[in-house]
Amino acid sequence: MTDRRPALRRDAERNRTRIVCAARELFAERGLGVGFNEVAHRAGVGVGTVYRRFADKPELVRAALEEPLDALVEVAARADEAARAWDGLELLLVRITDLLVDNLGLRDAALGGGAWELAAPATERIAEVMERLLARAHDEGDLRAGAGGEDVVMLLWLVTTLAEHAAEVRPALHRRYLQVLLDGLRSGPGRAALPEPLGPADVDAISRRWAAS
Amino acid sequence: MTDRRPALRRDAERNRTRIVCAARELFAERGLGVGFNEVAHRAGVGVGTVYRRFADKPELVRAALEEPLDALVEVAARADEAARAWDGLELLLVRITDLLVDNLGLRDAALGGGAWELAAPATERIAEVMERLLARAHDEGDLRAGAGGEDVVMLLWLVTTLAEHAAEVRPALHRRYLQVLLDGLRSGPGRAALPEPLGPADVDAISRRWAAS
DNA sequence: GGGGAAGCGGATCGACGCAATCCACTTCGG
DNA sequence: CCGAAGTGGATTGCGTCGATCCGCTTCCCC
Repeated sequence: MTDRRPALRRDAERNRTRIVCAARELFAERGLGVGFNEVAHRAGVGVGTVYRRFADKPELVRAALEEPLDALVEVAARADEAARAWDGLELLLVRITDLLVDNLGLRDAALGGGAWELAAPATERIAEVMERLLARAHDEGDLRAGAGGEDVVMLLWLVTTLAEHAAEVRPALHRRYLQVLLDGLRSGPGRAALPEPLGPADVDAISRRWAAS
Repeated sequence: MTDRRPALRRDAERNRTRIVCAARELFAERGLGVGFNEVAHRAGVGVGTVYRRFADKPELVRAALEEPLDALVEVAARADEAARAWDGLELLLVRITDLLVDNLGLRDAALGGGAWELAAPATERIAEVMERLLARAHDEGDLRAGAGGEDVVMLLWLVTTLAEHAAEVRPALHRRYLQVLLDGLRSGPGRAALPEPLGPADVDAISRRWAAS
């Protein structure tokens, strides 16, 4: 949390804080594609100042996403409480999508595959919880056969991408299609097996391409 | 079909054909964002030649998309045959998504809102058929309450965007999630009403933004 | 309160990609 | 064979983005 940084002059410290705040806002609004120039402008600071404090983008991203990443794993930690796994899964996914939609930078980091490895520990812990829930939901007969953790990642990409484009028109629209997708993943009468199963490597490749767009 | 163009010299006509073919391929692969430079290169022709034959992008797009647009409305025309509206709807959407996924330029034109008005007649005719099917499916109790034509557009955006990023990894993956979404839009026990209903104006605004990305 | 270190801003550079133009040259076809 | 039609692609102009550099300001300790 309190990383060991060399002590800064009072004004420099203040500017650093401003930069991190600006980056947090911009990353949240528009994803990790935002450039240093824009961050500097929003922080009311020259570009040089940003470059002096943060050598690379990963460094700035790390500073901006520390808290949101913690919030993400915390949400996952409280997902085991539901009596029925499916209910826990739904709640967890609603919360995760809300977090990712409110912070597109967090989305890029969490779903972006190896591109932003700083999120790896967080996503691994979440994947763990998720797999446990999925297995339980499957045992309890609620999860459609053939559906798995890979589908959750694709679902998150789909819903957050929609939210990205609908944000200024219908900020909460993503919930509508999250609902549709969840209902489609639930087991039910006359549900054919899903075609074209996915493996983890596929998901990784697709995520990488998606994040790069 | 056979538009009235001034007669061209034999070699010029051949080059025009090459350009249209190249544009068709490139638009299909990567959407309408492809530039004149690249079209010229793939056609084995100088940029100047492209600019001489096609004053603007819309003109080139029109030449490249005439056939695919016809195919699209033809598919819709044969969708009323199914005894049960829902079956016709599923089949129609499978066919439409296949067409749009195989031709991302067609997707951009068909879903892109006012940006590429050349597609308007086609999309209107399809929307007509679609609304009729949706109304019938609703009467027959298959369509989830609160779902409508606006959701179809969003569904197409979602599925084609996924296909765009998964194309090189799993070319047929879009069918998996089309299936999930369709199953989620079907009526069933315990299906809550969908939140955040959409209007046509919302869909238009979202489509415009999506197409611009 | 003075001086030197630390910090600052933003003009500026280079790379890149895309739209669009222009003209010396080639090719066609009557 | 010759003039009209057609051609290629270098080039210009524009906008974006990452990154650097240096003359000036501000801080803070002695």
